[in-house]
Amino acid sequence: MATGREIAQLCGVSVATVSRVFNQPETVNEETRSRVLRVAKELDYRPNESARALSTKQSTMIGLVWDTDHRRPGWRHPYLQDLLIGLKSALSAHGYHLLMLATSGDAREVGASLADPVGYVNMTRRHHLGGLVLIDSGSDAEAFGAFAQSGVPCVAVDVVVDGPRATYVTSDNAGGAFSAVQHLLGLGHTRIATITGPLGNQPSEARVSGYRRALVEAGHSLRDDYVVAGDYYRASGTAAMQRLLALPEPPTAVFAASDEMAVGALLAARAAGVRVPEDLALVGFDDIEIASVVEPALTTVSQDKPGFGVAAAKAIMAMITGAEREAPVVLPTRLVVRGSCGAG
Amino acid sequence: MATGREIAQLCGVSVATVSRVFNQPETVNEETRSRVLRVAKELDYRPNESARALSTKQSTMIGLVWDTDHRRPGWRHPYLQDLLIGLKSALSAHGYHLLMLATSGDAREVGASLADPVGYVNMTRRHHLGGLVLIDSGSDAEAFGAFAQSGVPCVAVDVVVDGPRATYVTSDNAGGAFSAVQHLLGLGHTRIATITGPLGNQPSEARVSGYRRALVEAGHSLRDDYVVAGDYYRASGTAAMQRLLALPEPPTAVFAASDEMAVGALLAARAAGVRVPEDLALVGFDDIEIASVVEPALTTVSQDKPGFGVAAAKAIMAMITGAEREAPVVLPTRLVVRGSCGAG
DNA sequence: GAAATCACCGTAAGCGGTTACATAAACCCT
DNA sequence: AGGGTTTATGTAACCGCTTACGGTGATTTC
Repeated sequence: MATGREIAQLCGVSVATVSRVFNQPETVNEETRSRVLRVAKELDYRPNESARALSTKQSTMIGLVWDTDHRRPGWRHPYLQDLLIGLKSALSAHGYHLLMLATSGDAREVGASLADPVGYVNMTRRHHLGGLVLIDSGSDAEAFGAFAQSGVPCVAVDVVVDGPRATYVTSDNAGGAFSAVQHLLGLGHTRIATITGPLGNQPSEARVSGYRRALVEAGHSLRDDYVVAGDYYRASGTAAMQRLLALPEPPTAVFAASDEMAVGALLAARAAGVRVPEDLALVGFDDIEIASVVEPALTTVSQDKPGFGVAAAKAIMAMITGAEREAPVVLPTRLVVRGSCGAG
Repeated sequence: MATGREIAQLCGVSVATVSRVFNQPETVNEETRSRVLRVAKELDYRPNESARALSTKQSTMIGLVWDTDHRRPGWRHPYLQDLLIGLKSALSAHGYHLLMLATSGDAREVGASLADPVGYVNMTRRHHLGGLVLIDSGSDAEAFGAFAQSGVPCVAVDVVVDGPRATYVTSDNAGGAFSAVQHLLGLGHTRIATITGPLGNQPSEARVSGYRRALVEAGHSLRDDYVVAGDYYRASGTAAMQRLLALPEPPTAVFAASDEMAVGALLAARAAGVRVPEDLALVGFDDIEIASVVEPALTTVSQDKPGFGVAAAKAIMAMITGAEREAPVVLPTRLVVRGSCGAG
């Protein structure tokens, strides 16, 4: 790899001039500039990122905080790949890379985990990262608060955080849930239950409120026994469905706050001899891959998954280039009607 | 963030000594060492990674080459998350991070894509990366050859590469296919077809050869019309299945070289009124999530997906610490019997 | 026509570490 | 006792780039 010094020598200029050619082109004479550029191209010059980061205290990397602790029950992310695709491509457009932070193992570093955001924040400074993207699979969102308070720019995906340089991106959860339930109402259902995400989690609560609003607006009363809590993961959907089926007056339709839980519910129904959609209409949330391969295919509220990544990247970039406080981003959802609700 | 200089001043030593405490502890006096360590701890000292990388020409990062070009038909990876989980945790154990390389957008960089490995190799040097991990969704593996030749340590997942400091990790594809077909034979099938992965791709060919060996060893003849090529993705499975069903003497069992294609085949069979497993036994390969939620659940050859990541990490680390040429890693597979083969 | 302005570029001081080399003190030996 | 080791530390160069500052002509200004 050619260095700036070599270019300088070949061009008969100083390294400062070479640097200026790339960073403040307007301050260098047209002719010498093109000369430097030509030589740089010939030598296939690439500025050394470590040196540049050291000097400017800014790298072209964004950190990704993704906890893969196997001990947590729900450590898998339902749509990580789509998220990464969006994130990566949007960051690429700005010349930024995504650094998946190691969570431990470095003898010099305190074990970094979500429970210990300090470790991540340290890494952010050590590597001069531009900011952090926080993704969570739904279980312990509250840990993100510490990140948001640390002062490093960060944006959380599907988790509400607040801090000096922090925002989040989320779907229109209430609206999505509303449309799902409204659709069920439109099919004539009146006994509609919901399997919620983890309580206390903002997006999860929003989905519940969307569910409630749809029922209320349609003039139905709310039944406590029709709201059973899950944790977004499949097993909880199965358990919840079993409880609902055991009710004296079981629902004829269920809105599950995640596709995983919807699949779990589907399994429970099948095991109980309840046919979907004939005996039970089912709607999920997320529109992940399995939603379309399951039988019957899931009607679901589709989230713009790559859009999360794109929006997160935009927000981070905005914060890097100055903006103090970015407004949260709310992405629209879209109801995808398939077989499980009986309208397909 | 405290710097080495600050520690040095507080301890009344030189920065060199501080550095030595962390890099060659045995060369510094027991007493001053502990003094430095104590102060470092108090100040929560973390060596600046950019400076360290600049000076040592080595960072603690490994690059990930993952092409997300949407224009390619099969740009999604079937089990990216599991791969990343294994990769990340194994790298973490060595204190390394995973850098997802941007593929374009940097004005200073030629657009880096799989077609242009030079861009990635440049980034490797610019960032002083320890090496590259190449993952591919199966479509254009041959592009990886250029990486392997570049001299930077790299390990490919499920793609055979060869080069001075390159290896790969793959499953026992032939063995896995063999066991799948053998299982089908054991169930009494004699007309067994296969839907292959992309031809020319080594793992794909290995699966075909495993299929062949099982038939031959059982004394069956090989029929060309029972081997139809796919590309690992669902649509190709559907198309292939349709061709098989249109045969004058359709197979009674099919071994698909990927779960995605198996699902595609399942859909085609269902659409044609062919019942699985009653009329047609089906076995897949991979054991991805959808394999277990599809109806009937797929019998499949399970790959150790996080194991790929772990093995890749190990290989890279070995190459970084000297080893010239690492031997390829072949991971065992395991037949998971579920409903689609009729034995469940 | 001298002073002020401007465009352009070099000098040099960082950025925060690592490490070859030099130095000094303590230790060993005959 | 004096030369040769060892041990422990400091000095300073270096990694490659950025940038504040200053200097040099050329150009403008009154």
